Amino acid sequence: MRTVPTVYEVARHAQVSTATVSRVLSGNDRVRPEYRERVFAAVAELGYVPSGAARDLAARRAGVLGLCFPDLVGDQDIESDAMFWYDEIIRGMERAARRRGYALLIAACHDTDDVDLVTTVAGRCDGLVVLARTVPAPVLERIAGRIPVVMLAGTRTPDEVARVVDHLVVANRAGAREVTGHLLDVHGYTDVWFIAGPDSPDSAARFEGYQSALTERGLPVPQHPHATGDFTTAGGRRAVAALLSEGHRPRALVCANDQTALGALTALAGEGLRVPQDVAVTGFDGIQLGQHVRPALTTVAQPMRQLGETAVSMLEERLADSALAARLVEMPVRVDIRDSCGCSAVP
Amino acid sequence: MRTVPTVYEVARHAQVSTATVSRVLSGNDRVRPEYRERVFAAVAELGYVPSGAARDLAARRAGVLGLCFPDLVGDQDIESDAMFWYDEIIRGMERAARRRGYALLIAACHDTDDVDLVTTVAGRCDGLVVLARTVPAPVLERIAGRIPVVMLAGTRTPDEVARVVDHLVVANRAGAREVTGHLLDVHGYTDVWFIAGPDSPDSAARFEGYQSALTERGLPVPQHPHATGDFTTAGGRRAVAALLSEGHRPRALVCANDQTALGALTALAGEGLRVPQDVAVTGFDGIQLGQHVRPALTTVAQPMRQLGETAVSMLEERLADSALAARLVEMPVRVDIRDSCGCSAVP
DNA sequence: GCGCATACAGTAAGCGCGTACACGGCGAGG
DNA sequence: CCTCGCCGTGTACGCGCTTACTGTATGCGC
Repeated sequence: MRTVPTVYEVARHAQVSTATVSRVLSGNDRVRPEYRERVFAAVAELGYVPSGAARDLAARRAGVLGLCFPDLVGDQDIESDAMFWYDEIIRGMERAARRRGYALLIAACHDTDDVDLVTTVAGRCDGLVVLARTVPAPVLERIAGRIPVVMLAGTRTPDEVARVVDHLVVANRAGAREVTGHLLDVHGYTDVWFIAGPDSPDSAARFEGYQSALTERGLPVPQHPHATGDFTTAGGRRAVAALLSEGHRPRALVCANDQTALGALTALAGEGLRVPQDVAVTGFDGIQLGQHVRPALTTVAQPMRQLGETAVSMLEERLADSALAARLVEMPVRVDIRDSCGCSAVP
Repeated sequence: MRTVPTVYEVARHAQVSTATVSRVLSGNDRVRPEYRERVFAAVAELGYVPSGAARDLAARRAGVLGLCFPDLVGDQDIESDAMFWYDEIIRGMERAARRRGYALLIAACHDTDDVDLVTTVAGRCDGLVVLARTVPAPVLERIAGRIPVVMLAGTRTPDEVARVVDHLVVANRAGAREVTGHLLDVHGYTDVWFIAGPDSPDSAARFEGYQSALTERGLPVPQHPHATGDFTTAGGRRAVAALLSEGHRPRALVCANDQTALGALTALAGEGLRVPQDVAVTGFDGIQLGQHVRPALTTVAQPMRQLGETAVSMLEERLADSALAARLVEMPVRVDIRDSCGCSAVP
């Protein structure tokens, strides 16, 4: 393979200066049309592709946005579980980024290790979105000193981080409160249990929403979730299966997320219990799959697309004004009533 | 925000040279432990995050792999369709890349425009994977002069491109042939129709596989697909609905991909036809959703994970030896028998 | 005691591009 | 006819890092 051409080759070939080449390629400058033609011809002939690295270094801008998400799957078979919540976030972000002319640099990172990867990502983009529980707080704080950072979901971060990182969350409490209220008011269930996710701010906030729904109606309020999963389908299945094997028969299950709810469906089916006739189930997130399982999952849908759009906007604003104070933005959710709560089970 | 620290600040702070800082951060060099400590301390104290751009430029290596995929959704609501085939490719690639210490730079690109975006991506990574029908051949050829390129799916490219770009495809023909054979032999259907995708090499190869299954059994072989969709659910629904409204009632539909098959299911349900009792349906790709719809979709599953792994391996090999001749690698597929072909419909 | 190999540390030269600044040519106004 | 200003072009510096090369101790064998 012959040597890769640079601006210098292009300039020589087109008999202009490198500055002119650069101007032509950046588009928006006044260059004599004749020169412009010559440059384009040289680019085509030499097969010139500008070096992103050199470009970024000189221009101090990459045209790339980063996204770190948790690797929930670990080393398991990726085909073993359904799509995750973050898959849809990735899509949403990619779209939002592309609309503004950015490419998206993505990497899954564990909270513990992978600091190199995070650095690889952070050093190469103009702004970074981090899903909750993926990057250790101190690392995040350091990165925020270099580029704008938006943290998506999860809010319980140390103060020093909260001061430099924007947060974007959804109305976890309100959503859980509303869907729980639906089960209580519309369906009249009294025995409504909560299946938590892992120890995370999101799961906790949803549990609080569930609690308030009970409180407001003067019902007994459990101080802890009735079972605990890990936000995966397998975890939800195990948690609910354990509950059932102990002989418990709640009338409805409010699950911390959709994956957990899907696992619950499996566990219930395993015990021969019908959903929603015997046990009602609700989820949280609004992943695609929830519409397609039977019974279709009643859930609290997050506005995936707007989440991506908003995250990118926040990065851009901070890019424009680095002195901006850290913000906490909460986006509304929408309760999607489908079948698993009992709504279409016509008596 | 104070000025972003560079190697120079770190070096001064740690009272060593920039070379030493660089050596410490790159890990694998002999540096007096005392100095090493001092460098780490300085990095931590200053909140140093190395510039990816400068690093790439100097090292001539980015630690980033690129992936361009088609934007099938266009400007529609992203939440309007199920997950695509390429969503799973993205996951697979991300995993494969991460395992080898690369981050993944992704961008959706139309075939026509977005050449800038493609360049943005290509200029910033060490290797590029391009899904079929996303980047114009001449552009691809040019990029291949700079970094290794693997094209995923689709094979009908001009010779000059095929000479410089590796291709990775799945056994479209064999898969379609096998699943068609299943419908013919196991179920005894004679009236098996083919619903194509858009004008693409993949759809064409699958149609050919379908044809050979018929040929081998001495059955009449249609010269053209019976209907044509566009690889989306909506397209599949329209195509099949049109067929049905004309009064056609094939016994089985072999669809060019899963999305099309899902659309077919909808169209059939709309006419009150039962799957598989009245009409059997098969797909191609093996997307997650196919397992969860009812009836579960019989399909030809692509090895998503190995596809990602193999693509990354091919890039690495070419990175190690740029003189390598262009290769065409075909990966096997697996027919996943589920319900939509009639297999679990116990009489 | 001398020469040489060894082990690190530092110096400085780029990597390929953007762009501030300098510079020259030309039309208009005085 | 001279001067001023504008427009388009080129020169050259620097972005922040890696690394080849050079320099300086130190240990070893003779």
